[in-house]
Amino acid sequence: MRLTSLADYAVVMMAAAARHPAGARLSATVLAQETGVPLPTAQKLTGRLAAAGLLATARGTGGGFRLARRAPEISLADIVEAVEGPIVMTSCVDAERHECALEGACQVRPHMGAVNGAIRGALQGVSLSSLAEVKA
Amino acid sequence: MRLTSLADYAVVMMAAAARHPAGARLSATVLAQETGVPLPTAQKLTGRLAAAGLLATARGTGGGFRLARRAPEISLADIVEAVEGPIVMTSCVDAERHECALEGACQVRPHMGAVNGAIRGALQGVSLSSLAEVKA
DNA sequence: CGCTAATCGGAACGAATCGGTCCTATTGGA
DNA sequence: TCCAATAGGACCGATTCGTTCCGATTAGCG
Repeated sequence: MRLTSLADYAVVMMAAAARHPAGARLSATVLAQETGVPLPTAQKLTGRLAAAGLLATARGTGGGFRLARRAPEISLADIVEAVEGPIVMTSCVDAERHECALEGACQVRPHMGAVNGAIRGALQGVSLSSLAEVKA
Repeated sequence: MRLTSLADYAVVMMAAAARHPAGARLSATVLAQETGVPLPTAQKLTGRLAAAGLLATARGTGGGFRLARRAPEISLADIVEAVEGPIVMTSCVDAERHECALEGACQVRPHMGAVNGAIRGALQGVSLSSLAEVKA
């Protein structure tokens, strides 16, 4: 019931990126310095965020990346899912995986969908732009 | 962003216990049979749930346990916290632990308290009695 | 046109936590 | 008084997480 420190770092990095001018060229090195995240870890994170479609990357010397969408259109749920995978409380929530021994007999399972939705909704309600702004 | 299978089992077991008559004497063995949870694991869980004050236990031959509170007064958050520990999204949320390198400089941290509260609220809103009832 | 430098991308290693099993201490009943 | 059944605590293997390192790719410069 806590998110991994990788996801934590990813949120911090994305918030830092959102504070830069919209189309500016960013590098993992710069963000690592600004956020304090170890550089190799920052590189790994940029890779996952790019694979999820949250960052647009460019390779090479003048390369780097930038936010693929505007900050208000990126939610906390997007970032967490990019790093940790789908947000599911229990394994029986997503349709394809069936490894619970109880399966159909489980009385609790029907309720989990609603619980899962509530959690996910709470995370989707938080946009990156709100995280980026400095709070008093 | 998913709860451990131990917590998952605990929820299933508590729901099964809630379906029994209020003051009935229960044993880890019986609940293990009803839920399909391996017996040693069920024993481990009863221990943690009892330590958290959710179950009232009695040792000896005629021993066993029962719900310490009425089912409507036990929330999903209670069960999860009993097994997994405090519900905190990031390590910087709870006051005493300060292991984040950024600390005061972190711009994201002030927002985390609200996020954490939203998640916790979603779990507290689900009572054990609602989980116990059979859904169509 | 070739070389160098800087950056992303993927692969391998070590550490920590989780999940499961076994054993011991305690207590009510025969 | 002895026995049996149960909770409680300790140990061990396994999976995942977190970090680090190395290779692939491309723009800038001589």
